Amino acid sequence: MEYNHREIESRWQQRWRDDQTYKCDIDKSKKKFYVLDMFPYPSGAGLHVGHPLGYIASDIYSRFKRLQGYNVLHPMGYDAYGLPAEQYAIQTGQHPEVTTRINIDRYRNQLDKIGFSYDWSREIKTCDPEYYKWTQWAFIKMFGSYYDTKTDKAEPIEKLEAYFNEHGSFDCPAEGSKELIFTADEWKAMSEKEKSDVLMNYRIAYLGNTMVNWCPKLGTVLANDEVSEGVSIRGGYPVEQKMMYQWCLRVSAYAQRLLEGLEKVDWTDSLKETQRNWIGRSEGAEMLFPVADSDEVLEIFTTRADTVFGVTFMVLAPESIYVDKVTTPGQRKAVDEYIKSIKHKTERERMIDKKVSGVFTGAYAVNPLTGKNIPIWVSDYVLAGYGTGAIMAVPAHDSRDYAFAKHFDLPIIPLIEGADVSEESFDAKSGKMINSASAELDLNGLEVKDAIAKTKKFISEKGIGKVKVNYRLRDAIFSRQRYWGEPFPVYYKDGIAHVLDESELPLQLPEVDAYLPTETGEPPLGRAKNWVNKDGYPLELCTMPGFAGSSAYYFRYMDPRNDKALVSKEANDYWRAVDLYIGGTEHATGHLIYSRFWNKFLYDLGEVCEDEPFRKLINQGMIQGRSNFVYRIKDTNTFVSYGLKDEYEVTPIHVDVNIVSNDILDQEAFRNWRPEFKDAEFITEDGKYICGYAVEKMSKSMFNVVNPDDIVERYGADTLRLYEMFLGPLEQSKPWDTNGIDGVNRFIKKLWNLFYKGDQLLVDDSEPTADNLKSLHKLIKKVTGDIELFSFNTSIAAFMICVNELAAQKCHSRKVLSELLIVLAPFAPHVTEELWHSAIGNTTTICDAEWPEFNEDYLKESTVNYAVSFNGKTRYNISAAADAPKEEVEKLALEHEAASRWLDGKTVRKIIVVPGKIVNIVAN
RNA sequence: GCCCGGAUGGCGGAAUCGGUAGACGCGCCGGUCUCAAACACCGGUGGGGCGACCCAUCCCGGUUCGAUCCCGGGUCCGGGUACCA
Repeated sequence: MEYNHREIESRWQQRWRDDQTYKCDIDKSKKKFYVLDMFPYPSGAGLHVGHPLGYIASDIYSRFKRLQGYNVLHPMGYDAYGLPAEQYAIQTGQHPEVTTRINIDRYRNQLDKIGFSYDWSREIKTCDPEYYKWTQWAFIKMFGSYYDTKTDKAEPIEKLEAYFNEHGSFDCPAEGSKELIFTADEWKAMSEKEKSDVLMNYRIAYLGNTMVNWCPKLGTVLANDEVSEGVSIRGGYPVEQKMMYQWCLRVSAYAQRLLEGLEKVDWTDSLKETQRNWIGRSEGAEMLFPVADSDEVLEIFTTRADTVFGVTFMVLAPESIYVDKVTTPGQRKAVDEYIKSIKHKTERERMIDKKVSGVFTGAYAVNPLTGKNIPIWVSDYVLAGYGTGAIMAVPAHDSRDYAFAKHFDLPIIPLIEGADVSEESFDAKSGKMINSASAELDLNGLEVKDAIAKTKKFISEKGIGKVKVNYRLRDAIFSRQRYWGEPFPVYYKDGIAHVLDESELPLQLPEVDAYLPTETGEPPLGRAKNWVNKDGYPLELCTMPGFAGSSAYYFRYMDPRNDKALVSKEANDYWRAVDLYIGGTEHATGHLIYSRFWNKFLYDLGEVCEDEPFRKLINQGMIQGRSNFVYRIKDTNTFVSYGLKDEYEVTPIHVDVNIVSNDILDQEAFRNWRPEFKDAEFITEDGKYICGYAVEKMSKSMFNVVNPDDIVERYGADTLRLYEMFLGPLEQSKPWDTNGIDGVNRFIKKLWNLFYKGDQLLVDDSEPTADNLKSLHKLIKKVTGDIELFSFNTSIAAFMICVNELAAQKCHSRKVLSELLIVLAPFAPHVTEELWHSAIGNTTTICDAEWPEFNEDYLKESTVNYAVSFNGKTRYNISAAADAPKEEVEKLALEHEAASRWLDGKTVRKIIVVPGKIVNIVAN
């Protein structure tokens, strides 16, 4: 029998499907293990060779855990809502559901060819009503909850209403968008609409008038993590800031718990750090600066309370509500003009344009510590969304304030001993304070750290400020003015938002005649006929964002067909949290924050039993493309090989990597590739046309996309799986280079040749030799350890060594070869399954086998090698009995024929012997 | 700017605890097979030197008997993030 990957792989894939080999169910007699991939958005382009990298890794780990006796949950599904399908729908009129279904089928087809051990009976799609029912359900729960600062968890909004009835807003234990002040009597006297507005201020899912990232080109708002450098991540369109009334999720209420939760999970430090930065906790103080000759008081946030003596001006964000209140009549015109000039700039323009700009309001604030009057300015370098939208400026010790002060010629007072502020500010938080004393407070001579603490204490005692922790993390904007997303289970009655009853879910996405906004500028759902609730009240026109459906999908896999609950208590208690989660780093600040928030919310409600969703997380690296180039001689149709190109004036042209092999161009295929190259001439090196290469993003326009289907067709899924893992460390980004794939393909053939020689079966029942057992157990030990470390590339190297050794030993022992197959099965499931049956003679699948334990006894060496060094330089090797005492090893080292040459007249000072490793002789 | 990674042969990468640097694979060179080529198989392959040996893990310094690994300083590359007070 010859190794025939096509026949073997299709046969076993069919068998696994027919037998439902990988279907899993709750089995309390076994330990569970939940392995999850970040589910894909099924794009129209299909999978390229980079996509399955993480899936292969998780599949290897799942199969490994299964062989170790765990009950493994390893599901897959699709994140089916998204902008590309809708953009395509706008262009073609094709319903996004149709495109999405086609894309999903294609993905499934491609995934199936790679031989994954998914339990497809648990497949989910976020656009299925049975699925998004639970997304809508969670939204209703969030609408019905507030975040209680006393119990530090989400609580039913009714509890807050009861509190208002009793105490009004006094000492209100709820996280709110803004501080509201009312008595119990005032609360009771409020109209229904007024009460609803008050409660909206505290709900976890709330309607809020917030500054949003508005993308005019996409016609929708975007979340912070959907925007990078002022443009949308999908499409790269400009994004501007706009005030809009939108649904939001009070993620910020969970900031501290999201931060603390990171301590409990097994993620990489860099990912945790990224999340910490995104949450951006900063401890500081809120301080009050009264406005001179006015009743207004400016509230500011600072982390440098110690620098109050150096405050020489105040700055307001252009959007700050204070601007209007403090501007003097004389400055009104200048301020209005400045604000107008800022408004028509997009966020991107504001970022690119780093020129200092601002305007004086005409008003002065009183420094509460020095009593001095300081001018109040307006500038766009102060952000409205962070802190209070107003700052105290300390130009000596903040580079932004410094630039502003220099530009407008404002005073700069140094506060730290030895700080030279003539050229730049001194931003470091260290040194001894100077110029910082008043009758009541003296900071001079103190270290910055101590001065901050002393000032904080002073201002809170004096009532001119309070200690405050600020977070950079903002609430998530949850409305999208789009069609292809989950409809909100919300209707409006008398201008008040109400949620549907849970029994009315799912609220299905209606049909529309076009996927564009209406003539009046309403979102696409405005086109739907009868878009009203059962009593005829209008339903919400926005839909939910992409992250809505992906925030709790891992619960649904535990119990995917349950129509009574997101997940049954029984299923959740058994599967609990994801034990291993594999996906890309691009989700560090989006999906991985939202999921953790969503999970904690459900945990607060008692709906789920774990408060962190993902115990261990691995970020697989990106697979980049490796592009090939041909070099056309200018103004000709002649192409010159890479090594000779410098002799001509050439233009590099991307060439399809699929007609290049080992950087050698298939010249005939090139002529047929495109009409303009039909008559191409080549200047070759020894008849070969060598292409240049570069590492770039894998994309159609670079002609460097490698399709996994082509690799599977040519080499087989097992080769693809092994090669993807062999390319390098899982977490590292690396270019795809098909050049090396023959190596792992050869390995599989060598493996095959251990079992068959032509049609002859070689496997017999001979007893394994000591060498056989040593080769095998060395492998088992190495692979068992490597899999736990996700070091799959080194595992594969170990397989290659083992197979080479067993071949050299002419090992045909059934015992040895069958264990070799089990260990290899997670990596190359098809060929191992085939040999397991045809050559070893088993009738059950290899998936039911047991992972072999390695036996240290077989690995013991009778002799060990020592490297002998003189003064640290390794000179020669000796071999000694494994259990030889130190003295004997020393003696052997010194008796070696080369020893005298190295010692030559020197005297030995000491000898260091590291057992089994090295003998270092120190001499002088 | 700040935070986090990384730098090892012609290439991808190994060295998992501070102990023989370069595992494994690609490529390349040589050989076997073939009329020939491809495939396959076998052998060699960091650089220098006839050799004993010498030089090599981005650069400079330190700790150590011994450093790819630990510490200090620097260069370059990649990723994240940003007027966050």
